[in-house]
Amino acid sequence: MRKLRVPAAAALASSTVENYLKQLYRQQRAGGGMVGMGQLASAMGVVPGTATSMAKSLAEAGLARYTPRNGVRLTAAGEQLALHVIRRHRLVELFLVKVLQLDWSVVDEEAERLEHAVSDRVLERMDALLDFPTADPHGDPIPSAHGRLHEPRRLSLANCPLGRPQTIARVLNQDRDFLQFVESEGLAPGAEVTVASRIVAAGAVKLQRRRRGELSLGLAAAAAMLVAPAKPARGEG
Amino acid sequence: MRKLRVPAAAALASSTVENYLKQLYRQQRAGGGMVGMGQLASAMGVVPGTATSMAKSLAEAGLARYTPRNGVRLTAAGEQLALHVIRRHRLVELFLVKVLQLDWSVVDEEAERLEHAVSDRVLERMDALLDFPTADPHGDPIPSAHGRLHEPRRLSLANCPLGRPQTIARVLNQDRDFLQFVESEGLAPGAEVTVASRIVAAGAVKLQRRRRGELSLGLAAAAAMLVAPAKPARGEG
DNA sequence: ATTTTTACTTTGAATAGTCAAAATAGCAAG
DNA sequence: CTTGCTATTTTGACTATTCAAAGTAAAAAT
Ligand SMILES: [Mn+2]
Ligand SMILES: [Mn+2]
Ligand SMILES: [Mn+2]
Ligand SMILES: [Mn+2]
Repeated sequence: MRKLRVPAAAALASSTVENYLKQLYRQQRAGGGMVGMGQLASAMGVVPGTATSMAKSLAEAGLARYTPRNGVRLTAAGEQLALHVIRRHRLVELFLVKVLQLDWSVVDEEAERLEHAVSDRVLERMDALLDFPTADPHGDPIPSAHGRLHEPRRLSLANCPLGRPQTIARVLNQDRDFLQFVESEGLAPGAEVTVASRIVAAGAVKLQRRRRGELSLGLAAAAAMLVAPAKPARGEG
Repeated sequence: MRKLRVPAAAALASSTVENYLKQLYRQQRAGGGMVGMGQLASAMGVVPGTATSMAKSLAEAGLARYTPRNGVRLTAAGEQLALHVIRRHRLVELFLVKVLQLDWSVVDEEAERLEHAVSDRVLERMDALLDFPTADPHGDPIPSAHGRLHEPRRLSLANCPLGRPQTIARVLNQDRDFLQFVESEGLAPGAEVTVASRIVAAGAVKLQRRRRGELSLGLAAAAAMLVAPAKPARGEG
């Protein structure tokens, strides 16, 4: 019986609020600091006025700070709640892939609903059954139960050094077709590739795969594939 | 004048509506036919006025028939939807017990939320992983994917023949403490017992358990324990 | 320094679900 | 019949979430 009750504000957030928090957390990461109402609105698929009123609500609930005409930003409490939602999302995704054998291209959609329905009790069991994993099927790191998240800064296929073998570490694009393509081309997390060349003007990145030969990617796609320098296999220099 | 939406049962019902449908299905079973607003309201924990307006909504959605001052009753479509929700609920409960090792005394509560968040895709996987089970942890039968449900009429410890060995088949009371008690006393589904005697005036039922000796139950508790005649073990008459 | 553009905020309205309290219908007695 | 009692239905209100459209501030352009 865990006593890991999250901070005060963690009371009961509706799934709507949870989704906004998650989104704010992401955009805050990406765009440093304040998130504008326009960005928030289009990311959430609502009109700007809706974003404004939600920003006010979040502020009122102590989950965010809102400055009119400037933007919103999560408070520490809001950030913690966001991280818990993200933890649920990612753990559920991994569970769906590992235990229920769902395809990694569909689990994001499923997790989007389940993340609001799994209790701490259930989540703990999943965590244990999966042996306390640190990354989801897309390579996204899983926040700890205490809401701590370590995101190593990584290069992508769009900016890593040429000619040096890289291991695919994380796929940022959760689009179904994209993920299916990535998998069918042998580029899922764990795969090893080398960037042979980049023709920036043409927006093309040429890859050399382990035993599958060449493959060209557009720059946007390449940028969505984060990598880590491959550990040289024994015998190689 | 609202637009009548009646495209099969596949429409999207909110979790609120799903909960009402489930409840109506149960009460319709129990009380045969029409369900009064008072009953519905108190079962759902809302005031009667709320039940009335929900009954109207369900009727408008083609999920129920509503006669003012008389009651509601599910249509075929509403019944189908209810059975699908019940299927999700029970399959999820079994999944939580078998795969995630949760205690059977808490899964009802968990399933109450998850039943609205699991997709058909996920449900199918659970079903397969559990090898197409026909009953949940409490012995409640699981409706088929087509919405068919077979509920064998059973006797309970309150009305089965005396002195004849019975197998516990189903526990109707989902109360946490009750379930914990039942399990701790070795009366979970599958267990074998014999009703030694009943003192109706005192409301007491005396049981003889396999290798645990005697146990007395109140009549209400006994009535919540459905049984089936035990198959005589080889060697016995 | 105006004007124009863009981004944002307000206002008014809608839907789902709910409660409190007042109005009623149906039946039960007297 | 007339009064009561109980179960229901209505009405008015409130929260959460959202949109449409009108108003406004700040930034960009001229
Ligand atoms: Mn979500
Ligand atoms: Mn993911
Ligand atoms: Mn439910
Ligand atoms: Mn059950």
